Amino acid sequence: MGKVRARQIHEKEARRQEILAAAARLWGDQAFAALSMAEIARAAGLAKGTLYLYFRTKEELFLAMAEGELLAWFEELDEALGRGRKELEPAELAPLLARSLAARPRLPRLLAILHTVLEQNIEHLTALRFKQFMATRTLRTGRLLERRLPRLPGGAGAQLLLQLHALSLGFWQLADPSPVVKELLGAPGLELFQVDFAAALEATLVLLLAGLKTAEPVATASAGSAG
Amino acid sequence: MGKVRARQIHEKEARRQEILAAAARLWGDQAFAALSMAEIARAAGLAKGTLYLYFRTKEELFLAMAEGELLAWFEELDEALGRGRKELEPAELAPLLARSLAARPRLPRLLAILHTVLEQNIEHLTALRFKQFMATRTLRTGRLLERRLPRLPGGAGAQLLLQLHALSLGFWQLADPSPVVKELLGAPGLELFQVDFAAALEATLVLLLAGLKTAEPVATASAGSAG
Amino acid sequence: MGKVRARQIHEKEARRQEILAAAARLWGDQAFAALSMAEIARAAGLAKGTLYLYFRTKEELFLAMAEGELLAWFEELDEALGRGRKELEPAELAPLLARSLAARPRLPRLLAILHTVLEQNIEHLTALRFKQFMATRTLRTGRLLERRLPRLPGGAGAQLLLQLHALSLGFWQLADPSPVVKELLGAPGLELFQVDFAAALEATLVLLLAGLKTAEPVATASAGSAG
Amino acid sequence: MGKVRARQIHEKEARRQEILAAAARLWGDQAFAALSMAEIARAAGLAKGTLYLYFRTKEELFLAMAEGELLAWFEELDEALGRGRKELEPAELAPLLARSLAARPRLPRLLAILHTVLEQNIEHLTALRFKQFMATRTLRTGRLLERRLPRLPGGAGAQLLLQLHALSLGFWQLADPSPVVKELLGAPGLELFQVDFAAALEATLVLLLAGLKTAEPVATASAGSAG
DNA sequence: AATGAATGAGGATTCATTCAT
DNA sequence: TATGAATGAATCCTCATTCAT
Repeated sequence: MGKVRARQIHEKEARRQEILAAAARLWGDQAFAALSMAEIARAAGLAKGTLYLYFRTKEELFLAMAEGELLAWFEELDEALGRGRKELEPAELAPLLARSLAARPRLPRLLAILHTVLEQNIEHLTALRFKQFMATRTLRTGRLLERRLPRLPGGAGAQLLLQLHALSLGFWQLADPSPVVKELLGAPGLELFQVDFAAALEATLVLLLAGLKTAEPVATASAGSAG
Repeated sequence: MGKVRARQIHEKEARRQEILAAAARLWGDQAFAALSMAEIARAAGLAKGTLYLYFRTKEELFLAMAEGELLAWFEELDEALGRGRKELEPAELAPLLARSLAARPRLPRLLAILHTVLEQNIEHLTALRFKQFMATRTLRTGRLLERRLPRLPGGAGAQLLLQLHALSLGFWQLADPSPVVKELLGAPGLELFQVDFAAALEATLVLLLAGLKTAEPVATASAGSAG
Repeated sequence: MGKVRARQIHEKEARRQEILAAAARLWGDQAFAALSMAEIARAAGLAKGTLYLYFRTKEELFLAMAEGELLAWFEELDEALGRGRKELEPAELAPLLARSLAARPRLPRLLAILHTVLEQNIEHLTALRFKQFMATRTLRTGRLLERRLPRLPGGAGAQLLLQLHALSLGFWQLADPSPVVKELLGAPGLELFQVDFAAALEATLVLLLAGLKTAEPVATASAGSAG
Repeated sequence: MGKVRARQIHEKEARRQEILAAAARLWGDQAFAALSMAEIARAAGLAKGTLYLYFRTKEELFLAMAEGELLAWFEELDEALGRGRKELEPAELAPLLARSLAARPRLPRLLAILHTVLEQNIEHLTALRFKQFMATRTLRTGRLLERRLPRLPGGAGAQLLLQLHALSLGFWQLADPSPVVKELLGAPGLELFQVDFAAALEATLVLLLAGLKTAEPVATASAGSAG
């Protein structure tokens, strides 16, 4: 009974991924608090205790999931940004960003609990590594953005990504309401809250990017120092 | 021992407000999950059971708190917007909005858990009323915005408020990290995450509003249908 | 379902005693670690959570049990010591002490885990109160002992009680072995370990008291400073 | 990685001793329950599973440790007792016994959990062997005691050792309180509980031995049958 | 209306022990 | 013999909510 033992380092990494995959499957339907470690273990075909060989706490497990999703997203984005050299118009870049996030519905949900929940019950070192990962990738992808948006001052690319981060978790909350609220949205007067994540994000990004194009150096600098 | 009975309807409303005030005081320091009904009752000088005479669940209590904060914010904003008639420049409106939110730190925190937590364990009717309140005020304040931003097409004012909603909860999470993370932020390479809420929000709004000014009717329309 | 609510202060005290009684019944058969709070709750006819209204932790519950047993023992002993005025001979006092303890088998077992377990997971204040209770009663009964053992120097009565404490928990361990060992005791060569608690304690006390009678003031003083 | 295999029988015995030594080192600071097999394995530079090649359970491991400590103590004592032939006075023997135990702080702590914990989760045969070891050595050292205390009737030497056993574990509990209690001991009224192990044990032994000297043959006999 | 005792579901985590390699 | 991944039992405690008074 039970899985075969993961002895090699790559077997262990594979098992870790199995656990994350099982958790990700369940995370589709249930909230963080509603999802128990027991359930994840069952879904992964492992014993409860085994999960704790791979993740120190429930929070670290989900933080790892967030890191995985973010990594995939950054890679996809980097690849897309690196594919060309000519300047990107707002109408080109906005859908690229919006759709890349909309295609990963787990990501905005994870981002939404990132600061409230995930960065709570974790080791100092785990937090540090995660943040460093975030900073590194944000800065890297930010530079790629600056290359494709030539009028952007230095650092504005990373700032734009932070803005995207804020917008995406905000819009996700609007676009993915709780079941009680979902029922309500048909009611007259509440059409306002029928938000389509990708469309709303894209529209806002178009404006933001348009605003960036018009921005005076000074205004832009203040954006950089601010966000 | 125990408070005097609230018999008149306005006495009951006053008691309700006392409870909300006590909860608001505590909400300053503690997370939703960490704040227990017992603690709120103690702070209000009431028994635990009494809270349930005024709020059906913990979530409804906090939803009412959110409604109160939102109401105050809307009123303040409406008042500010109604005070003049001439067109507002991005550099005028952005700080107005950002500072009005920054001055109410409880609000972004409540918004951050609005969809994840508060709209969870509540009655259908309670949800409906809250959403209608939100819709009404958002549309009303949206119209005021449109009056001061004449180039805005119909409906774009409310959309702008939704964007503001998304940005504010997103930036709040960035600006108010968990204690573990707060310690880390001094580490080299992590300066990126030292976010000042008001400044970041303002800078982003400036861009957004600048973008709105340049926006083609078509782009604006898509924003409307989207967000 | 469930017991009637204990509203009056004496009802609450009664319920507290019911819980302690239920725990004491189970404590007869099982070790501290083997005895779960759930089991005690069941035996008391209460919900698990209710136990925590009366005792902050499992350890505090058992500490309260120890205090109860000690109190009863001290009272009985004080009463017996106060009954007469003439000097007590070792052959009189030793059986009095030994039998009063042997009649309360729960007490030596509780003493045996007192320092190892019970004084572990408890509040500072709880610990302080318990220790003060112990000190007060030990000193008081010690003085009663000194009155009936006139040659005892001041303070030697309390010291004698500490020695009794040490002996009683030590002999109980010998006299009440684990099931595995109990089976063994019939084996040839192990008769040494068939210890009768009361008899062993009594015999040792006889010697101790006899020794006290012969003791030089100096030796006695050193006993006082020592124990 | 991992130690070289212990193939020879004396290599195996050496490894067993290494494990016990590692455990003993840790046992200095931590309670039985707080000390995990994983930690012992780490301290011994072995894998967790390897421990189970040498000891069937955690309890057996500690029982073996107890046996080792006891053996060393018996040997030391036997040597000391065998060094002379003249009668030992209480004032000579008491410090000898008290200091020999005080010099081995691990021993009283092990004795304190011997019956409660160690003789619990072990094989019948293991228990039998341990008890036989204890009986043999107790009787042997008992006879040596009788030789140096000529008035002692037959068997009274072993009884004295049992009394010493009881006293030493009892006083150890008093002298080595839990951290919570340790802080308290400075409080006024609690000086009574500031017990010095060696001094308290010695003082009590002096009395006991003095008592033995005065004891009538009859009283002594009852002590023998009793303890 | 107010109380607060009672409820009991609910879940993360630890760790001795096993066993396939 | 040595390993260490896997197991899974085992339990304390919290807290929103109810309800008898």
